[in-house]
Amino acid sequence: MFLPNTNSERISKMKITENNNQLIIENVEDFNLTHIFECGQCFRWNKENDGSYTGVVQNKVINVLQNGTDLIFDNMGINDYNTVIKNYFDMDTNYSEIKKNINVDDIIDNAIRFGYGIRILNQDEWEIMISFMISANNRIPMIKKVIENISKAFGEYICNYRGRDYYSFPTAEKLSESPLELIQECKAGFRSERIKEAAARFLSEKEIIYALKNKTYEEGLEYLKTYKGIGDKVANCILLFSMKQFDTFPVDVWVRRVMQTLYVDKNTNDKEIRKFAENKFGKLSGYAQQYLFYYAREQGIGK
DNA sequence: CGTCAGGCTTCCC
DNA sequence: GGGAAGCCTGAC
Repeated sequence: MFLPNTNSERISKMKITENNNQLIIENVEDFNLTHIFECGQCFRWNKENDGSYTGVVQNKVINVLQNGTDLIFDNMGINDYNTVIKNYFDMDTNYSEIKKNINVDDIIDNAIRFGYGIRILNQDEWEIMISFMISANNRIPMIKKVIENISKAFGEYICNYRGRDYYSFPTAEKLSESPLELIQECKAGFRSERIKEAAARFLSEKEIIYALKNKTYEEGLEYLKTYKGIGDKVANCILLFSMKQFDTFPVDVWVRRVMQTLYVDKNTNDKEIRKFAENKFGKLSGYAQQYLFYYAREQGIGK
């Protein structure tokens, strides 16, 4: 893991208060909820009518509204900042430094300006493993639907918020014990057997998985790909989104399109694209991937 | 060893 | 009937 130094002077501009059962964070920089939730890293956040987002993190339902550079978390206090928010939203990382580090040409500069508020969330390894296995040959609305289905079927009921019931992401125990048919009923399709198998393996190998944070990304890649249902792309996503391996560059269809349009010729394959990008953007190329993915999707580049 | 075509659940166009 | 945030298998 490599990260630029945290700029404590900048962090100190942030002001955290609690009022009327709401957690309020003022003067947050390099932060935009839409950029964060639409850049392809998470599946459990949905937009409310008032522009706020509601999602499930661990066993909590979180609702957050952005007003300029201020964030308002509903039903939360300062204690929740230290136990959940700070880590999940990566609040102690200085994204200005990251942007400087990867900003090597005009193309990535444009992508960074476009998705200026992107942050890489710190998500749970197990949830990310299964979520990205489900993403294989699937569309985003369907991925979200399947994850919702398995959470409702095998997760714990948390609460009702604004008229909707919320459930935690199911444990590996639950999924490994479940009859295959019940997973299939969640519309996981041909991924159902892989999910059940991965759950069983996770139970016996979770210490190995939790240790991948502290190994090289090549080691993590090699290990994760021994799971049925985890190939190059999914493994890279797991490493980037839950294991702080920022020197990865997951290549999906959108990233392939934007790279083949703006950087390399059309017959460059995914592995070559990944190597090219890792070489170009360096140890923080995972962040570059996020800006480029969001840029490509929102602008429809290469489509 | 490496590369590549075809099939795969389900849903939406 | 084609294709989607890909992966697996078998054929060369």
